[in-house]
Amino acid sequence: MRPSKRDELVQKALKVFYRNGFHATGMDMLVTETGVSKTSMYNHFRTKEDLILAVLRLRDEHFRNWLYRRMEERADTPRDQLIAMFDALEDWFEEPGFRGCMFIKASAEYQNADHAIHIQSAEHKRMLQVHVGELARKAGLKNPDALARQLLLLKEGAIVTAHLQHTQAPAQDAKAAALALIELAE
Amino acid sequence: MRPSKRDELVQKALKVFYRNGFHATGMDMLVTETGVSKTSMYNHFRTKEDLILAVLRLRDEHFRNWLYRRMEERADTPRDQLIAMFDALEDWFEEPGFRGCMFIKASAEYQNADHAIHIQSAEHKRMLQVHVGELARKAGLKNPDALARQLLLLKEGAIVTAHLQHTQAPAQDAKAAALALIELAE
DNA sequence: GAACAAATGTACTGATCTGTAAATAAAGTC
DNA sequence: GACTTTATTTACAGATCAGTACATTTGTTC
Repeated sequence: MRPSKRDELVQKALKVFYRNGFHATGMDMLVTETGVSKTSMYNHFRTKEDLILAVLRLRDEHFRNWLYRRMEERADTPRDQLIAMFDALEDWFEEPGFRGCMFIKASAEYQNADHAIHIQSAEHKRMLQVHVGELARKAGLKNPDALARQLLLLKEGAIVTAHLQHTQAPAQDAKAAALALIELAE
Repeated sequence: MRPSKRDELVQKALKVFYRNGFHATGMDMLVTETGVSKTSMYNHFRTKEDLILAVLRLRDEHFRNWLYRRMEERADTPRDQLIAMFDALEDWFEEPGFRGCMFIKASAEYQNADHAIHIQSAEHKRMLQVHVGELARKAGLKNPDALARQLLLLKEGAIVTAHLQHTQAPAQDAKAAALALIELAE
């Protein structure tokens, strides 16, 4: 039972795709950057698309785990955890390797609504929506689902803007707006 | 004085890039889809990158003109024009060919901060920020620049989400949030 | 109608793309 | 130690990538 080789490949491929984009990253580049031979890659994944889907699955798992844990570390009540989401974003934006949201980029490169990569990216956002909506409900806020959608609009906007303008400032702009919306829903 | 050939090429290339992405669109595809010969293309533009930059310039001009006019058509006062921005977004999202923001996608494919395509995409967003900030100032709202940044976060978030989920609903979610933020700033 | 510029078709370069073939080298399992 | 699985190297196929050379056609201007 080898847990490693395949997972190791996905993990390394994630870094390269995130840094370099999907179309711009060729399988040959992955061979040199990961040290995994080409034949091994096509042994584990039938196509490049399959590899990308595996990468996105790993990214989804990592990112949601990271974000949820960070929100819980920073605040005790569901209400404050919602607000802490934007502090977590700021931490992310400050990381040297920050390059925006991998799912937004994936859906930008694979635009067809029925493309597996696009569908999987949308699924990631849907799961975030469910979690944030649940928190808003636990916090006893009015219209929890509508509020969750609004908070996530702020989140996506902040990510895109932070990436475009190379500053972490959008996190605090979004936090201020989120705080106002939450207070109105109390 | 020929206004047409070059502009016509840029206009047609815009459609293909918008629909198909940048890396995924080869010069040969542009040849067949635009009907402009390859030699003519490289007569007008030294490289593919130069063509993309021209496409983004045209897109910036078209989009800002369209948005500003739409906002003015829909509302008389600066305050209401800010809110009308989200109705205009909804009209856009409903268009059959809607595929998200071309500048977000460009910056997703050309990620380096010092890349000309990335810089030009950021410039588009900066000009929107200036215009919206000006409107907020004319409307006599508190902290007009901070408010403008927040409204634009909602706008970017709505565009990304509408593209990912294939629904125009984010426009109204963003509008409701924007209305709340504007009322708080009055 | 001559002269010049712009646009064209065709064919090509060399590099890179995704994906494969075949033969070899490790590695664990019985 | 034989057997099976897994990973490896090397080389390749066929398509497509950005960009170019060259000769031809078209259109405008004088």
